[in-house]
Amino acid sequence: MRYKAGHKGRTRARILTAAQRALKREGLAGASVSRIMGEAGLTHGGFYQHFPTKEALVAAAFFEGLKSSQEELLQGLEEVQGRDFLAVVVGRYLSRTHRDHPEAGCPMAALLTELGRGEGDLAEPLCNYLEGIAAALAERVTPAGGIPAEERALATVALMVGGVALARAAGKGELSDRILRSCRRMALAGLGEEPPKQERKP
Amino acid sequence: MRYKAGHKGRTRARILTAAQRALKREGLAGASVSRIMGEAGLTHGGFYQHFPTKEALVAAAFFEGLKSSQEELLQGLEEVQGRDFLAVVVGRYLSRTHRDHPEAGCPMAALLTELGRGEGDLAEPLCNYLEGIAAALAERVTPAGGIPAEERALATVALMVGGVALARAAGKGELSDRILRSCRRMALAGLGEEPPKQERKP
DNA sequence: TGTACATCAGTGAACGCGCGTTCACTGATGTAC
DNA sequence: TGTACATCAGTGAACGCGCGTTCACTGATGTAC
Repeated sequence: MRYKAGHKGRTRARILTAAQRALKREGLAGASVSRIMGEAGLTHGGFYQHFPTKEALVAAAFFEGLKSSQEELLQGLEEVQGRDFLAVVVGRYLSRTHRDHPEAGCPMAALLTELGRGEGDLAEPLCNYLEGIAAALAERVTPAGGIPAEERALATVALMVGGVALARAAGKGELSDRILRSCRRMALAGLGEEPPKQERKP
Repeated sequence: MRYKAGHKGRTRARILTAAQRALKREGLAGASVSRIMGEAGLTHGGFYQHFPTKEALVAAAFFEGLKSSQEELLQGLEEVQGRDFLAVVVGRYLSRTHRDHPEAGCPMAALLTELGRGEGDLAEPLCNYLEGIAAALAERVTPAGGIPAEERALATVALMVGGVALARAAGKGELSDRILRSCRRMALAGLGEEPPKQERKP
């Protein structure tokens, strides 16, 4: 081994980090290899020493992004359950901060409709991820409104993702704020008590 | 006037129709002027006699698509109110048919995250449209779960759009079906009675 | 410790391609006489 | 009715550009002696 151990691995990680931000900001097709490499402080030519194709980078960045977004979302909530748990999750996800910084947020909210086009093989691992997060939500939130906890969890994910994406499409004005607030309320409806007064940052 | 009256206008309409389908199928960036013109039975060169830029076509197609999607969604429901009304709307929108045919469906569900990137000036007219549809829903559905009707309507739109987009991203498998069903249930939760047993086609 | 060498992460010019857009043209049409 | 003409919707070659990808290279690094 000639270079310092881990040198190449750290460069790869730097590319992956830059890719996550660029892809969420500009879209799967919109973010070019050149620009991603530039943001990682490199030139485009070296890219192919780390990833075989752009598609491979997209897949890697997408799932790394899902994982870290979930960790951030659930951070510090290990002991919290029920309505309190959901209120914090929903408050973090459906926040102005999340809406205004797609490059730092959830890859689903940033890329949903591009994923639906089915380029790459992103559907199957996305399903695994969704099953996982739905189960995690379901076991911490009691059923309400006659809906089984699993179903409620799945619909809550759709509501959160759709809410943030719709709020972004509507700009940053008053309507956009109202979309976020309405979705927060609906996610908590049927769980008793009033919704929290303040947004929490994600 | 040399050609038959309306000839050019009808060609323009044909381009617009082809554009709506192609844009929803392949995305705002993914659908090229050449391919759209090809689907309209023309060659690419003639495009600029009908639209000044691709961006202008995108804007025109998007709003035409919003309008006709809304008409289709509400068709035949003039006399229906309350839970029955919402059950049909939600059953049409969150259906397998809609999920499996994005090119014929709602432009928001097909293009949401690309719209959020804010290319073109699509945000302001989208807001007008959203205010309109939210008001239309709100005046036909009574408040429930302690949420004002206007807020509930806005959240329901986010849930429907997010549900279809998420179901598409998840493929056409069992999970995808469950996402649609869960969102239908959540949209109707708190409105009394059981959800309808059958999907209705949009 | 000092020098010659082998390695290989990263560089940047070059490739073929499809994009949005332009423009000289063509040929079907309706009009004038 | 028949012919010559003007119009203009639509054609297709061409443009400059940025894309993903390839490849000969460079120069900083660690190793051998």
